[in-house]
Amino acid sequence: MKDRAASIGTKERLLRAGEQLFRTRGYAGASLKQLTQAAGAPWGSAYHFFPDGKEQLGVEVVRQAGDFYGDGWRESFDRADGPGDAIERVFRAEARILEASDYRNGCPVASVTLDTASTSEALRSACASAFEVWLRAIEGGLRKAGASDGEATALAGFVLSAIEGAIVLSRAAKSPAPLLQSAAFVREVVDRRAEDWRAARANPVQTESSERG
Amino acid sequence: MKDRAASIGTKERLLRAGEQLFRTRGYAGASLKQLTQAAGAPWGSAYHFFPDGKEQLGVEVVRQAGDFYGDGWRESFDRADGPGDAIERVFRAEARILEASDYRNGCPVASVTLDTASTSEALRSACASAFEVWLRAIEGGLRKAGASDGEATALAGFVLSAIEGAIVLSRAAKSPAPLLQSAAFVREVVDRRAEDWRAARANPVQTESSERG
DNA sequence: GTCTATAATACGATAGAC
DNA sequence: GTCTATCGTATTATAGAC
Repeated sequence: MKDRAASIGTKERLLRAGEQLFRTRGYAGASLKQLTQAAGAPWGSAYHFFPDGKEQLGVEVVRQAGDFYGDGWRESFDRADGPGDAIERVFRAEARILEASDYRNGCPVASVTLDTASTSEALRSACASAFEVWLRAIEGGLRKAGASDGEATALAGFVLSAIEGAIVLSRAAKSPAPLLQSAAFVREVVDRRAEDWRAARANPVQTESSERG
Repeated sequence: MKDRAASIGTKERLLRAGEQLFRTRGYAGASLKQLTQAAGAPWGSAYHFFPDGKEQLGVEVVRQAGDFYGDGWRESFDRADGPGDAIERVFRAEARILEASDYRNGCPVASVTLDTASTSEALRSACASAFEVWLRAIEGGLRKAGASDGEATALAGFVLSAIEGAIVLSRAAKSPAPLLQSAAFVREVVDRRAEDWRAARANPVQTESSERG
């Protein structure tokens, strides 16, 4: 992971504070005043760096979060021992993040989606793009493990859905259980297929060998 | 399903309008003014029926949604042809709800969770209870199909996580794909176990027969 | 007991001082 | 070019008319 805590410019601090506040209070529940205060920035700097106001800041926060956590997914696939392990590691990392923050730090993109998807096309579109970045990162990891394009796309949607929902349940319950429960079943699905992919690679002719019987 | 559209008292209309607005705009993004207008109720009635204000209304909206959709889960298990079918039907029903509302009507409990879990213990607790109602409904359906208590609990957490996350992704993408993709994989996991449960019932001695090999 | 009018405050956005 | 002071509006909440 890149060093995100480096002391950099005011705009970057505003974006970081925005991500943090959107995670904990949602987009609508986070005010620009809280945001500038959290960033240690004067009130006017919000409109200096984001002339179009809160919506523009939200769009950039979501885009940055998309890029950053997309890198996280890719790194997990690079480092892990197979796709099932890579995915389980992300679930477990998220469980640690939640526990360490007393279940405050959820997913900023999910929060912005639920608050704004029906009221701001710019923000909904930004959230869709951020999710797309993550989906493609997961897809890429699955394809490298041998998944076909279509299978990788569908599995990626399932994996991301499971972790996003588990984060919501874990936050409500203040417990890592939903994340850990989901991780096990998701891993089961992925590992099962990864085995089939290996078998198909070893036996390229017998394409039906992966059917359950 | 109970008839939810019956023309009843003002309090019930306020609760319904609250559920609808929380689904589309989140808790923080929905104002009491919008809410009373949507309910066709005068401004003062909000504080007449909910003296403690928006938070109290939110708690009651979440509790009612928990009860109502909990019944929905139970009915799906009662009517469907096995637990996998019951669960897939709920995913598909949710996909239809989203499409019919142009992807506005998400889950009110998830929305309230992400906006308030870190700022209002009363609302976080209400959301946790609503999710618990749904989890126990799913658990009950799975146990009736033969799942052990522990297995039913873990599977229910996985199932609810998957659908909640898929709703978020579907809303952002304005596409039913995440819900339909997740439905297939969740069903695969559940059907697989349901087969084992049937086998275990037919062969009560061979408890290890359910291991994959 | 319902509803209208209003208070007090917080919000997003702007304008102008330095 | 940064930051402070302020505007107009929207919010939650209350108080008082009917």
